Amino acid sequence: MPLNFKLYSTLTNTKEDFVPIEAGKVGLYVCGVTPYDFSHIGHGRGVVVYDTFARFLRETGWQVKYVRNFTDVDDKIIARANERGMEATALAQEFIEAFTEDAQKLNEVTPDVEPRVSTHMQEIIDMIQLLLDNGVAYVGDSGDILLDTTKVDDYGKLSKKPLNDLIEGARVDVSDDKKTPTDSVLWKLAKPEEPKWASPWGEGRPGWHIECSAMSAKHLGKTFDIHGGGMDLIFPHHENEVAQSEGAHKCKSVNYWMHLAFINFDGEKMSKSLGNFKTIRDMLQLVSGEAIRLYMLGTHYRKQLNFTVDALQASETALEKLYRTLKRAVDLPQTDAQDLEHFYGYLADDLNTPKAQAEMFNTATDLNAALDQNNLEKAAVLKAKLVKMGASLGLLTYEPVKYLKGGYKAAPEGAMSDTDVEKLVQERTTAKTEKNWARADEIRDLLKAENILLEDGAEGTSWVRK
RNA sequence: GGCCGAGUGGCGAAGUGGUAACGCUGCGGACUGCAAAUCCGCCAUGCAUCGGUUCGAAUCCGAUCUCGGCCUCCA
Repeated sequence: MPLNFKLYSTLTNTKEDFVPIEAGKVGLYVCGVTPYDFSHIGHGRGVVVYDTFARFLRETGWQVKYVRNFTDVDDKIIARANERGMEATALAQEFIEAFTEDAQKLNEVTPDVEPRVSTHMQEIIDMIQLLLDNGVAYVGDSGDILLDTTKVDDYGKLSKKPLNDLIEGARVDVSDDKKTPTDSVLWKLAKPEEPKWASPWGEGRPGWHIECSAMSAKHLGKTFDIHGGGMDLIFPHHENEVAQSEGAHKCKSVNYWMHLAFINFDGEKMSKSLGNFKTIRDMLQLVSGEAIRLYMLGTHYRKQLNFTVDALQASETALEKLYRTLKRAVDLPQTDAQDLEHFYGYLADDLNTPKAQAEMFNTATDLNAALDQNNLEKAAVLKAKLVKMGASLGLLTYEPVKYLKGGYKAAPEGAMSDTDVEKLVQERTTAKTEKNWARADEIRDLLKAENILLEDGAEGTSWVRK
């Protein structure tokens, strides 16, 4: 029996008990990136949160199908490719690969399916045809196909925006094609030099929202369990997805909508359009991927996270504490993890990762205490628990000694080599044996200036790179 | 203007009726040649403000202030 859990749904704006469509199974669709640039840490938050969610579901007995798309056919991609004088498909491919690399550095378990618009044209065209057949779409004067938002039941139900308010408050330049300002383009006829695909309405490409309706239906069915994405997608992207999917299939499309809050920077939303974004790559120059992950899971996913480098580095320090503990525990015998009810219970409450983390840190403290008391039996059990909790959150997967020596982050410019460090440590050990404290301290200070900290233990001296 | 959401110690951040988790930082002690690490202990009589409900509120209700987001491409 899988563990029951609660999820806050944007559709009802309440925390709800999750009820699967099919017993024991969860279908999860998340809106991925439009690959025209390097991904920023806001995208990273999405990677980490939904990955953690999928891990949680699997560990608690659910059979999960996790689908995350790439919108690889898009105006911004075309524009950027033109700037660079290259094919749009090549540009998209380049940034899909970059995204995948970043996601791996963040310890993501790759989603089960990563569909792309470019390989789902037939599904998209079929869906547009259905919308036309159902009278929910129309052909505009220019020949583009548009969604008729006035023909959709309850348009605005997800974002809680009454259609009339939207029409009145419309700030968009109303194109001549649109019967109503809120209507959106389903199929856009190609201009010269633009990528294009054949369709019954002429060569062109899909509009922005239809691809997710088509791809989610193909991979998860007309009605599926959970749909995720950033808060900013609620309107218009997800609202239109609902309208299209339900307009085409005549049934409820998504049971639970799980939206992620933003990362802010200097108190303001970080986004590509504002130009104030930090890429995942930038952050990986400063700290390890797991530190970024720990940082992001330290704030609940529905709360805005105001990004600061100081806080990120505090997470790296906190992670070091966990790895120091594991390093001490490295020789303990393997046992099964137990006593995880509380931990999973926290995650089952709308993915409360901060609370789950607290449990992890408390366990580390207990483990250190058990080791101090030389209670190895207790320590082994605690270690198994700690490692298991870490794995659930996508953490503590590094090799502790290597991690503490800085092996999982970018080496700073002109850093002292491991070999040179070892040499000095050797020399200091000799000095210590001779009780030459002055020389020993001198070496320690010298290494400290290189951000290397020495730790004298019963079994000799070990070192850590800060 | 409409609709979301937030304001908790030096910093980050949980907690939604029973007396403030956790992390970083700081302080004291143990340990150490001295350190570091680790452990033990301490650090918000108070949770934006003002009222109210209640035996009891950070948590519920009302008002006010401040901030962020969506309403246009955005995770």
